[in-house]
Amino acid sequence: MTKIKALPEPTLRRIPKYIHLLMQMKKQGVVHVSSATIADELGLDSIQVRKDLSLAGMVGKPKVGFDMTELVEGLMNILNWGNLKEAFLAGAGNLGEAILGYKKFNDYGLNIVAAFDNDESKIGKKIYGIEILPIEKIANMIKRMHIKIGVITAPPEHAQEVANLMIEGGIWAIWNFAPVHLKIPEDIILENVQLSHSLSALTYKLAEKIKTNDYKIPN
Amino acid sequence: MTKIKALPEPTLRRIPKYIHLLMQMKKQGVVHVSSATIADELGLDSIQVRKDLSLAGMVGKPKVGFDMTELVEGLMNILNWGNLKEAFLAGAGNLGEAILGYKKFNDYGLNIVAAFDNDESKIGKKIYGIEILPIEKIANMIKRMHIKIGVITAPPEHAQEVANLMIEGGIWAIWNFAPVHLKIPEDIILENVQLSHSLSALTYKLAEKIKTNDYKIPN
DNA sequence: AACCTATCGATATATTTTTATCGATATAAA
DNA sequence: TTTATATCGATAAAAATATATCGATAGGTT
Ligand SMILES: NC(=O)c1ccc[n+]([C@@H]2O[C@H](COP(=O)([O-])OP(=O)(O)OC[C@H]3O[C@@H](n4cnc5c(N)ncnc54)[C@H](O)[C@@H]3O)[C@@H](O)[C@H]2O)c1
Ligand SMILES: NC(=O)c1ccc[n+]([C@@H]2O[C@H](COP(=O)([O-])OP(=O)(O)OC[C@H]3O[C@@H](n4cnc5c(N)ncnc54)[C@H](O)[C@@H]3O)[C@@H](O)[C@H]2O)c1
Repeated sequence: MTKIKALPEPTLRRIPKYIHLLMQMKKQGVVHVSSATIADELGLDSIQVRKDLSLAGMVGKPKVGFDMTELVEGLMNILNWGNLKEAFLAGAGNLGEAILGYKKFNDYGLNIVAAFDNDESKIGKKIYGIEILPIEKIANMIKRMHIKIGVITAPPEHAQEVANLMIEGGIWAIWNFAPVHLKIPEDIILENVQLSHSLSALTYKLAEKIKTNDYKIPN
Repeated sequence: MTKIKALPEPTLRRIPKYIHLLMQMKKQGVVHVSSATIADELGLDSIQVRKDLSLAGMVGKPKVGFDMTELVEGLMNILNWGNLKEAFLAGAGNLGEAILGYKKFNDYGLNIVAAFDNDESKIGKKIYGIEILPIEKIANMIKRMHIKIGVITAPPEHAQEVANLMIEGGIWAIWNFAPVHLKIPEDIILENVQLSHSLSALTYKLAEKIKTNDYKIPN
């Protein structure tokens, strides 16, 4: 058992990429992989890959590289994949449904076992086998079932109030899709998915590109 | 017109946060705002806010702060919000539908005008008023309509092939939701949304937290 | 066995990003 | 008018991250 301290954020964000690639290569029968190969595939620098893997406690052999199985399992272990955790989702709308239907999140340890909404017409129904319950019950049920992860796909106006309920219930981590800055105690883990931010970065770069292209080819 | 060079990536990712907050404050009638207030609301450092705004070409007044209207408009301008761009989406499944139905992306400049799929049973139908066309047509139509942005919500096995079609048609930017590393020419803008990566970061931190808490309270 | 070479991993350097310091200035109060 | 102070913005320092260098070694080759 190698001791590892908290991974730097950038490294943490790259590890899933490594895992995805490695799983794919493994399926194709590859048994050893070098940092250079990984770097090449992902458009990174081999030194960086080596550093990341080393931070994650992985060791390779000169001239050979890393053992595929060891590597994949080691990395998955670090991210706690495969260690399924029950979760609740609040806001069973368009996005909520898409997430409820996406069973692959199971691979990453997320198992949504119930959804909550405040729309009478949705309550009692099931989506992909997952029951929709009234939002009022969420705090109590989190407490009773010792749920650790809450997913928020409610509208932005209600996201904070939903987060408060989750916190009241004793949630440990929130995966938030609503475009708001949630105010939560700092010991609670918060992961925001702000699609509009990603989109903004894209449109910014596109605008830059259009600008430069206009200068280059002004016809 | 202040000249601005390409923004650092971290700054670029924070600007949408500023805009969201500022729009909200503006609605409440606030006309001036200080870097300290922004920082406070978003849990950032006021120096960083000032730096970001300065990089974005915004200027404030001592003792007063920044003019709200100027600031919001200036930042939106930089991100090219409000400058609506037509886009195509490929893969009209669960996630694709959620995105097609999310009209707020219009605010950020994204206007999806057609969707493409390879599922016969979906072709010809409309989702939220947007027609679903056969994927084979996408390259040609991108060319004909001078579409600049392509959104990929197809399954991972087909994402690269869809990307290739978009590139063939002459797309400038791709917003990819499939969990694969797309190989594309480097002059094409690529923005990946890897929900599973975000989830991985969450589960990693959760695992860390559980570990330390187990040590602290071993009962 | 001696040598060659791909690859690791440790250490060093460079770059980027964040945080600190402090003088300058606009506004309000004395 | 003078003084006080909130806030900016320029510059400097520190911290985090990425990249470069290079000796060590496993395993193949002569
Ligand atoms: N759909 C997208 O593609 C998309 C993209 C980016 C961000 N988002 C964000 O994700 C969230 C969900 O988006 P959506 O498109 O699914 O919206 P939606 O309106 O389809 O769904 C929202 C759901 O939340 C429920 N809800 C409302 N108030 C609630 C409350 N207090 N407690 C529990 N449930 C409540 C509604 O009844 C509805 O079922 C929003 O915050 C949205 O801004 C969505
Ligand atoms: N649903 C989610 O919450 C979620 C979360 C994370 C990632 N994703 C990713 O987003 C993508 C879409 O997910 P989904 O849940 O909507 O899947 P889905 O199966 O519901 O939808 C995929 C759609 O793509 C279409 N398609 C298949 N091959 C195609 C091709 N060659 N060209 C065009 N269209 C094609 C299918 O007919 C289907 O309509 C996948 O890559 C998935 O891994 C989804």
